[in-house]
Amino acid sequence: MDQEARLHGTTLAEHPQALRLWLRLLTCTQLIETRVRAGLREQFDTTLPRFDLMAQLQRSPDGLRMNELSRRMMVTRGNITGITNQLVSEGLVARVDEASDGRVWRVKLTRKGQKQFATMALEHEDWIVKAFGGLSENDVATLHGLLGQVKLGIPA
Amino acid sequence: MDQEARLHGTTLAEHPQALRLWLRLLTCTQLIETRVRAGLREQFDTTLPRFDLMAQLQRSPDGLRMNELSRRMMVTRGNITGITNQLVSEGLVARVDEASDGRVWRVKLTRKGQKQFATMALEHEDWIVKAFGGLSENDVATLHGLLGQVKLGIPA
DNA sequence: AATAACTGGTTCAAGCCTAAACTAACTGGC
DNA sequence: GCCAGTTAGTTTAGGCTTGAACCAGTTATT
Repeated sequence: MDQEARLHGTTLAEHPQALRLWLRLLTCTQLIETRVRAGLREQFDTTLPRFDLMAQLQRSPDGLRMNELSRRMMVTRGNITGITNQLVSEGLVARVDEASDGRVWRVKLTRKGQKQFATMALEHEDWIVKAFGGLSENDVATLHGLLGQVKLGIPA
Repeated sequence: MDQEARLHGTTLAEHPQALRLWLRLLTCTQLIETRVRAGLREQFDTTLPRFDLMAQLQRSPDGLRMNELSRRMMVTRGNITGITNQLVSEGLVARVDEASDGRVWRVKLTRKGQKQFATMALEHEDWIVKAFGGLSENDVATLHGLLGQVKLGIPA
């Protein structure tokens, strides 16, 4: 390890650079996330996970099964159960059972949920656009590309 | 708003691009974070917040006050109280009281904490370096710079 | 058809995190 | 000295998140 570092020359110095990058990535994400959470709470009295779940459903008018929501939102199935229960009790989503498979629910936005989400989505987009306001169109594209590479490099 | 979009021509199309960037930023962060959490749990039976708190202390051998930890970790003071309590009960950090101000604690790594952190830090660095393994040294620098701009653009 | 292996969803205990209310200690103006 | 305002830290209630254990349907094997 130490030997390899010496052999390659740059490897030794490169590592702290990766750590710094990670720290900064985390900071940016947290800054934006904090903003969005505050906006959702103050303006719509809701939370980020609830908004995210509704956002997924909005893109899938036929609804999604719990499992698929779990995969897309990158959280556990148990977590999806909890968030869905909240949204159901608020009348924003509904569980419809799937005829073809007795285990499966299909979760859909209610009409009320659709309306509420539409309003929130406008504000949300505004917050995000502002968050990246310091970047040129070109920067945004570059950043998007580089993060794409990061994503590919994490597999499995 | 709509008017401005039409005037600038590109503004309208630019917004979804910002949303996509945000989604990808979030995905990358979550992927890496999930990895790190799993490693910390499986190999050291600890959690990310505890590791982060210890990391802060390791860089400040004289210790830090709760308030300062809260600021640096970007979480609430109440949260720091909880994590610190955990680490104290495990004997990894200690609360030392500050003579100059009766309200203030100075939180320090114990010797046991220092030893344990040193071991974990090595592994941790390895996970992070691997996470960015798909990027050239140049890419890392570019990404670091762009995220720096993002960070500056979020102020207040 | 019987059974084993798998899959979708829920439940549970533990820990993280927040905002808000609170206590205790310091500071400054009078 | 006294009192108002501030600051450090804790507490509390509520919600998020996880991993693991669990139950109930489905699928595959024999």
